[in-house]
Amino acid sequence: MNKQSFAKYEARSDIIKALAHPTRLFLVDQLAKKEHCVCELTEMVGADTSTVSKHLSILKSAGIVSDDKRGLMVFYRLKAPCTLNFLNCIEKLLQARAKEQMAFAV
Amino acid sequence: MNKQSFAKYEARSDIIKALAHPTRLFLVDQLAKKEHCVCELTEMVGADTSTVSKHLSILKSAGIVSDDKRGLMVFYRLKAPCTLNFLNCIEKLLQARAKEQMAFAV
DNA sequence: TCGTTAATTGCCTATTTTACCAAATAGCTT
DNA sequence: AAGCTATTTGGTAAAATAGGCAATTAACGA
Repeated sequence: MNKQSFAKYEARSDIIKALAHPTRLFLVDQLAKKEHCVCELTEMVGADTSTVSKHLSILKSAGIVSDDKRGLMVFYRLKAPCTLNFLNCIEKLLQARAKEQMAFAV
Repeated sequence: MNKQSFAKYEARSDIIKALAHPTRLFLVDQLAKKEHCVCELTEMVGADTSTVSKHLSILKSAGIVSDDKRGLMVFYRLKAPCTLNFLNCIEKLLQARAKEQMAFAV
């Protein structure tokens, strides 16, 4: 694999990495429903504010969410709805795997 | 977020993590075209056989590829084609980001 | 059976990721 | 301006990930 090719795959994997964390998937799920401020998300996640803020900034750098400061609060929203299709795909994989396990069990 | 919810997101993120590496994305791309043995993939990637073998085993555990031993060689193939839709989504994200950057530059 | 080849596994080291606390920043309100 | 609140940033320790070499396993052919 040459340098250029590798760079292409690296750019892709950087975005995928942004999704590769349970908390960040939870955040995407919540933001798919409606926008939320960091304070609300922090409450929902149940971790330190700084932790949640950093997760959001990772999603933002990847272009998956966008933010909007209104007064003291910062509101985040889902920017790339196609992310949800992807999560569907993952869900299918999980179901397929569950089915296989069932088959073994029988 | 409760334990059960977290477990759900963790199961998903485990699969996503399997894709979150440039070499593994390359492997998926190659296997999307046709099946390959580990030796061919090792040659294409240009890394140690053990490294490539480990990447493949990560993809396999995630249910993304499947393997098939024939003689001395082990052939891998793409098992979850919906992964490709996802990669399309990522590609769109990258293009959107590129566009934004262009807009800034103007 | 012995030697050879393809692939996997174990081990070790280097790098990356994560979470929290503490400190800094930004934007109210008085 | 001073105090208060929401968020981000910096620092640090712990955990997870990655890559290569060496050793092991599996399957073929002589």
